[in-house]
Amino acid sequence: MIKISIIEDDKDIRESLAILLNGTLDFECLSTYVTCESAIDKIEDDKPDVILMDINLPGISGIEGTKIIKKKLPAIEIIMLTISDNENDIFNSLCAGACGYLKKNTPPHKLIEAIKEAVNGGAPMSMDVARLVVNSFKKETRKNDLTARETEILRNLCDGSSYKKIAGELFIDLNTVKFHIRNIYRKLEVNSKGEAIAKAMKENLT
Amino acid sequence: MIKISIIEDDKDIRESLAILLNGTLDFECLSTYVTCESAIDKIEDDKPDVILMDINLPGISGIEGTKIIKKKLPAIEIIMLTISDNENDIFNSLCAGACGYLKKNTPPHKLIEAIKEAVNGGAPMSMDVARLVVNSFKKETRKNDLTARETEILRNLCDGSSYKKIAGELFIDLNTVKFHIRNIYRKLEVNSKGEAIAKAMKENLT
DNA sequence: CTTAGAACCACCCTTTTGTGTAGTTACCGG
DNA sequence: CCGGTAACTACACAAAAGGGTGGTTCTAAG
Repeated sequence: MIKISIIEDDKDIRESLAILLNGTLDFECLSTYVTCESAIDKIEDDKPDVILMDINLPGISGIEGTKIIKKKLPAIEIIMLTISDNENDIFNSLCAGACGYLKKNTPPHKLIEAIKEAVNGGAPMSMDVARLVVNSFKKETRKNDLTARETEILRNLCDGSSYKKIAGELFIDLNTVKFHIRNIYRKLEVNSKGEAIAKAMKENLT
Repeated sequence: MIKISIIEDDKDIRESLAILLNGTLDFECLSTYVTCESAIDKIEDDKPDVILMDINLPGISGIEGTKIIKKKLPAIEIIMLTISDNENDIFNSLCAGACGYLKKNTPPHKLIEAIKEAVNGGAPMSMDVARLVVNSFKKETRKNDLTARETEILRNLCDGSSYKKIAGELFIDLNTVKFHIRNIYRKLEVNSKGEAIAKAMKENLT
């Protein structure tokens, strides 16, 4: 028996989800909440296996609510169930600790499947959400006008090494390191170590 | 009709995959290859929609092969189909440009479903792979948690700002910035801006 | 009320980094 | 053979960052 709580402000959606779950073998909807605030108060008594969470809620958002609930009860799997396909909502939800992200147009049988997946150690996502997530890993093939040596030095920089340490590790002079770093800065259009590391990390170009 | 090429060194697997695909409505296996090298030579003539790619191959690995093929033909969707559930293999595959990652124990109907998903803009992944990917976003609830102000300053540091700029933006004194940064370094157990940025980015604690 | 922690400010001094300028060596392609 | 480019070395000065020490104020918890 999989126990589920719903946090959703729209009455129609909330009630039809509850009916769907209670009408499905091995599924039980323990409770439904209109706001995160009310859910946070009661969820420790409910102890659901899974929460279906809306994002746009009155008061605390579903994303903030996810953070709070996962902090109190890390074992609960939280699946976002929302209309939003906004990239920030998706990444913020996953950062907050949600294990899945479904659009509200997910058909009932897929939703049931997704909940099963969540409790079995999966990460149910709508198709386009999964693609967004996967694409966020892709290296930018962009301005790779960095030479092999420069890339090597940039990699060391990103590990937090000082010029002196890099010089030691690559068996080159401190001045040579400075020389290469100047060229790296020019190519990345930055003028400090911090900016270079930030840019390198953001664009995955190490 | 979805056109597929297979790159897989194991003869049995390669041939049974081809039979499965050719026996499925709307699917056609265009070609099969034992190595990436041979595939790279011919794939421009094949123009498949999807490639099923093994990772452990003689010669160029499936991950390197993915990089090369995606560079030549970015429109091809590459799905890794491998025995490996090694975390590095997974992330390197996605970084290389694969849109999906399936374990070899994926049942035939799921594989067919996954290929359809790939061509329709999805990112098919085995359940545990998806969870790994999603978990990689989760913020670490680290032991030495930073105060709100410290987090704010660390975020600015990660944008590549100098102390002076941070002081200006937060309307505080340069010395105060230094004070906070010292505390950040102590908590993160680092002793330079580079290390702090690197650590902050790696553990996504901004 | 006391205490601890957060946020703030100020000096001082050293090390690291950023930048300008000025070369040498080696290899590769036209 | 020449020109371009990568890789390397060197010196000098200014700016930024790192580390030590001293303080004040405010607020929240005991």
